[in-house]
Amino acid sequence: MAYKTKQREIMMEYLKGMPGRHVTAGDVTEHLRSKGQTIGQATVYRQLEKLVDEGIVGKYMIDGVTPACFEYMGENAHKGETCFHCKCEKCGKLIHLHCEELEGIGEHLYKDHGFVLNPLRTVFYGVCEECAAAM
Amino acid sequence: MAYKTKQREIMMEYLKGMPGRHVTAGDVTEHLRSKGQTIGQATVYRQLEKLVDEGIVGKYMIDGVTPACFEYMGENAHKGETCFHCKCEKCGKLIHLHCEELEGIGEHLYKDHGFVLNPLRTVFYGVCEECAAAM
DNA sequence: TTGCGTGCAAAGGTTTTGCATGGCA
DNA sequence: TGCCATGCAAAACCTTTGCACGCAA
Repeated sequence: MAYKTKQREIMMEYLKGMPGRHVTAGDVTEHLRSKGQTIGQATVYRQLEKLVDEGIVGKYMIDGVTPACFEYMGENAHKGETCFHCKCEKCGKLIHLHCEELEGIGEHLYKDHGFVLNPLRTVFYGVCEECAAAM
Repeated sequence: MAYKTKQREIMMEYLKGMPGRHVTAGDVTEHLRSKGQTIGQATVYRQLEKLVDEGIVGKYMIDGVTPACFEYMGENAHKGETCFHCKCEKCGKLIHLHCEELEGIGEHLYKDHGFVLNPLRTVFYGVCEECAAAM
């Protein structure tokens, strides 16, 4: 299956080092370059795609402008721990939420509306605390 | 407020003519061009953005490659009644929900996370009942 | 040796922006 | 008249693809 290349290992190490945090393809490249590693943007995308297919990392699409976000899932992938995202329409900040109460939404949608929620793609739009205070 | 320009009216008419269906920015441009109307792609995007902000049109992001989809949601959408939407990733069907339990989400996000939810722009992605049964 | 992985560069496509012009209020 | 909206074109941006070379198995 997947080859154990040096680039892949470094990427894994980096992603594993920040669980529960969002990383873009650009972040990966930049980080590896700062470590003195030469890596092509194409390799990052291709390797990330593989990792997503293997279920090791999650991929979040916010919109067509913001780069896609990746996150290490690893062992947590089996715990059913979902995470939701809030996107501020003012400053563009992305808020990352692990909240039990929100996790109940999926269950409610399924039981009462027969809808199987996909938290990976679902984004709450609104205004964040700072921007709301500044209005 | 928003000016009543000819381009805006034609776009509104087109969008209103296909409720419940998704349209890309390219579709709008192409349609208007086929009607003998000259319209710039930039105008389409700028006008769509305004309509989205006004809550008249919904905007759906599938991923970073597929163009964004727009859909007419009615000019009454901003009357204060909260209305949530579920978008089926399989068949593309859009489900409109008026649900008290979901309305509690906004309150929860505000109280516990300081986030002011914008229901007009928030879309739940997932799989609808029919498509889930067919899988 | 086989064939996947990598790097570089260029392409692909959507969306945004700059600037001068035109149209609504 | 004062702005906002428009058109055109170019830019910006993320992502994908082509191709030759390198490296894991």
